[in-house]
Amino acid sequence: MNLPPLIQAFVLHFGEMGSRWGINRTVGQVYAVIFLANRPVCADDLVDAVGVARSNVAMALKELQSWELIRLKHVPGERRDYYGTLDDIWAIVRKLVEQRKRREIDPTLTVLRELLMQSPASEEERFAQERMQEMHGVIELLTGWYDDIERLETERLVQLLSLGSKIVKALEWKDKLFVAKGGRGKPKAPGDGTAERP
Amino acid sequence: MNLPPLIQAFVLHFGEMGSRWGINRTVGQVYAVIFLANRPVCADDLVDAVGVARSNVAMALKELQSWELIRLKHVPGERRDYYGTLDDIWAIVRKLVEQRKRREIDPTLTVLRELLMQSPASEEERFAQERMQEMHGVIELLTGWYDDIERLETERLVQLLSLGSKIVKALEWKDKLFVAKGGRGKPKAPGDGTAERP
DNA sequence: CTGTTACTTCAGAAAATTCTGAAAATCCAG
DNA sequence: CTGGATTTTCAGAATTTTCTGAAGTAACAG
Repeated sequence: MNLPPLIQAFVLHFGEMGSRWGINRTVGQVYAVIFLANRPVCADDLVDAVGVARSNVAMALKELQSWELIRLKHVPGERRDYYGTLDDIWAIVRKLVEQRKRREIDPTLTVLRELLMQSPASEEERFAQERMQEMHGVIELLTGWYDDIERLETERLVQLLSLGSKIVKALEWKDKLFVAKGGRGKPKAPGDGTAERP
Repeated sequence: MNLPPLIQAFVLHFGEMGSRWGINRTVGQVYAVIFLANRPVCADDLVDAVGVARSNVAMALKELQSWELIRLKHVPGERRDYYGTLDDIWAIVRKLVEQRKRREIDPTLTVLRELLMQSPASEEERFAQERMQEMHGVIELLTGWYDDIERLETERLVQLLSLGSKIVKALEWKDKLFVAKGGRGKPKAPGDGTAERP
């Protein structure tokens, strides 16, 4: 590995975090190098920078492309493939959330829907299904919120995030009005996951 | 493994998802069994339910306790340790988010802060530090929002989530007022991660 | 064509993680 | 104390994941 100290420290950290983030060390390090680079980066640069086999770099690049976190960027007059991250940091955040939702949440939502269709064959199963219903309810609420928010322009999104819970003031002022109009979804419908456990 | 079909399907799914969620199969399955159970569950029940070695169940329970996702629940007149999940599904969601933030984000925030203290020794490092600054900015904004929101009562939280992007209407109405008062943070300050990449 | 450069694939090696069974420690009842 | 029930620990086995080097494929310049 052959990088300036500041960059190397960041790259090593991304490598260590990789396993917690559901990617492996090489993928983490490769992404870090591309993220910090002020120009597109090719496979040879990466072999040099992270010090692993070329084939391993190829795998990491494939993985990062499957996440849509890096993009091919052709450099004029170069035969090799160069890669860069998404341009804007918010585009990166959006993509990360989108992909993790797709990989970590959507499959469970599908399974829950299937299992909630079936009829319980015992009291044990009936109770279990109730719990699944609760889980389904919160996931629907959270992903529904995400689907809604994700469409906002970045400027609006940043505005919203900056407000934090101050937004609740608005809710308090407009409480009855909003509730009367009905928000997205039916938060008080039975079995929507908002009920307390007995 | 010895469970009713509906429950077994859910438990197997949790096992498969385990690796994507950063826990292992046994931990996933053990949690699923406890989550669906109608009553506190002991180690023997789990050995029976998921069909792995007792020591493996003990490890899984320790792991789940370190996540604070399960709790010891003493059953009167029983010597063995019984476990249950947090009572309310929203408490579970909150705990999950809290723990994943702690494990997946906080360490990076610490490293970023350290590296941003240092002086870049080259143009390459200067640019890299700019990127780290962008990353630091978005993480601060997102975690700041989380710290704020996380304190809301569940009822308010559900209300907020149900509204989704309808809340932006409120922003639009009150736009200048809120901005004048100043939201949490300084979304337009330079180097806060909201700038576009050149 | 032919030789060079670059990317991809893949079988097996290496490393990391998970799992087990046995032994040790703990806890309580009598 | 003593004995049984229960939990914890841990070394090594089993499994899974990651990584490498070599071979294969593709693209292109001359």
